[in-house]
Amino acid sequence: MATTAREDPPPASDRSGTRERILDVALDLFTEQGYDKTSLREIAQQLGISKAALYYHFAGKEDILMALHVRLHNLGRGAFDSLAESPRDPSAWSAFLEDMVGHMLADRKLFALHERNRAALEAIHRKDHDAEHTDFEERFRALLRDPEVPLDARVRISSCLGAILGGMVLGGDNFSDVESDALRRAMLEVVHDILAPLMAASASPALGAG
Amino acid sequence: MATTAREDPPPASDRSGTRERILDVALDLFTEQGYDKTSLREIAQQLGISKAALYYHFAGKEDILMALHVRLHNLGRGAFDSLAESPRDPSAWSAFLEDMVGHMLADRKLFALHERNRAALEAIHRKDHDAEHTDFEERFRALLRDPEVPLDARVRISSCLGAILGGMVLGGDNFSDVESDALRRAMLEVVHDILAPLMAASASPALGAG
DNA sequence: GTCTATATAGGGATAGAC
DNA sequence: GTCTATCCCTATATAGAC
Repeated sequence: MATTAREDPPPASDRSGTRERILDVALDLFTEQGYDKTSLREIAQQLGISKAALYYHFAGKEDILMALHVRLHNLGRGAFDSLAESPRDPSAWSAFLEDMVGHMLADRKLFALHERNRAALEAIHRKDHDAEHTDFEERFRALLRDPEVPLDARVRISSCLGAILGGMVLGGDNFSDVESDALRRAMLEVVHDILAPLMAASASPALGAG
Repeated sequence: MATTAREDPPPASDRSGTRERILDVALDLFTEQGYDKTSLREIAQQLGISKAALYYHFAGKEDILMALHVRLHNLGRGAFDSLAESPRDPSAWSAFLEDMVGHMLADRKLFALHERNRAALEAIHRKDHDAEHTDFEERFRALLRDPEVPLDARVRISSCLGAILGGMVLGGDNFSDVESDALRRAMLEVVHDILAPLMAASASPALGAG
């Protein structure tokens, strides 16, 4: 029952894995207490290292949050690339969203972090100008706001995302008692039901025709 | 195009309406910048009053957030009371959730505040022991976790809430360009589609039977 | 009901030794 | 790669005048 799947191998400057351990602790604390109410002192303390040591691994507090955000990016990147090839094809969206369900259930804590700290995450997005990262975000949001896509489709896709991201997290972990596989099946059914009208409509006319 | 519907009349100690003006400004800033990144100085400045003046109207920063949270409570109280009478009746949930759609669209900023500052809100919930307020929260969460309700129903209801609360807010206001009435219709359709299987099932067996 | 001034704490961040 | 010690700043909150 590992907390998270790892994404990039330690970047040659960190053989001891301290960087990842920092991120794991930060994920716990940021998720439980909130990003702003968690101090670097607290993170360091829980790791048994000093505050200053954190600054060797990260440029600052925001950098830690950013690194966790990148974890989420990496989870979704594969599915997103497929989606980006045909962003107006409802079945592409369906595949993407079903993928998200899987990731969400496998990495609930990481998703909960994002759900509970949107304000903080948006703040670092405003500052961050890393080309790749910004580009990814912009492209995704462009898909959600595409004026060529009819309102109904936009609402259904957004609702789907809201259901996946938010539904599980409302007021703490409401489904911590539930077996993961049963939960997955139930979620997929809901996703399917939300998108069904889109799939039906797309039999002949494209998503863009509305 | 007023920002918010008012709920309780000025409580006799505030004829000038400053308290409400403070809340309006705080709502703006908390929503845009995040609760933690907004200082009392900032709020006071924007109102043209001093920081200390805020303390006349509110016990502290958390108290301001709490007051905004109460605004949300008051919006939903009526619908919740109806729901509480028959919490296992799918059509009661349907009515409740449709009501929420209306409130959400009429008071988007207030909902966005909650969506973007969950960590901060949960923190004050842990401290607050006001009888009425705590009771309300607990009862609502009890409904969402009721073990007598089959998993499918719980997931659908949670997804519905997630769709309503989260879907509109993902990455800023994605639907700011859309006419409110068309948006309402589209949202209601989605809500209906998510809950449809529950309504069908409840024709004969109760929601509790699974 | 609003002000000025101040107390106090805690946070992020840096310097430099080991 | 990790430590100790320290700087500096901003924030909440209070005291007491008007």
